Amino acid sequence: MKQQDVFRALADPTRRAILKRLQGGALSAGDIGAAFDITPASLSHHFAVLKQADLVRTERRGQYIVYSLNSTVMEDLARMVLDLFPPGGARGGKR
Amino acid sequence: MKQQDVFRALADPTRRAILKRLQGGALSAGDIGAAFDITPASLSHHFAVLKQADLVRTERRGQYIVYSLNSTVMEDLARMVLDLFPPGGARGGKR
DNA sequence: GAAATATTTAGATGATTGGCTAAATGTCTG
DNA sequence: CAGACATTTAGCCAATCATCTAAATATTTC
Repeated sequence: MKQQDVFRALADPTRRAILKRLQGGALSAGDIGAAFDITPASLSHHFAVLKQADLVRTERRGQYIVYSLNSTVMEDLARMVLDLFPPGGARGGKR
Repeated sequence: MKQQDVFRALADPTRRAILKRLQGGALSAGDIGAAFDITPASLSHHFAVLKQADLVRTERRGQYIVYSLNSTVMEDLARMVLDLFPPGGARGGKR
């Protein structure tokens, strides 16, 4: 898993908002976009970034493409965060 | 709390490496920089970003400035992540 | 199969970013 | 105080990024 892709994907507020929007369940690209004031093309760009980070999954359903949260990365993300901020405080290192 | 600052700060690999380096305990700017192939000026820029995100704390000690991890943000960061990926699985898979 | 709808791709543009060099600031020591 | 050392600030530049418009692709419907 490419840690860099995940952190990069989360760095943009629009993308984080997309993820939040998906918490209510899977949505088509258009339905997600309805909440944002950006063009479908820009939206699509954000989807691509989220997908590359494996944060969302896609499934074509007829003429729609449906996006859903990939909750399994939650675990990976938690690991990444813990990796940066070890529990029990930073002091001590390998003692 | 400025969520955006935190995610932005974590988006850069050098900054994440700095955080990791600080896990062993507080270090002076110079000591941290020794591990990276960038100028002190660039390093200082990264420190500023990390500080703005409240991920590190500084303390002047003589002519050195000592950086240390601010582990308390760990909690905030965990909350941010959980906020994006609600535990119990985002209802949303496919249908 | 052509029109309509949904989404992505291509290409362009302005803003942000990470890096550099040079200069400024802060602190210790002789 | 002067000179050395540590770090930051100030400008500058190239690369990346978020966004746009226009065009392409995919799918349904008539």
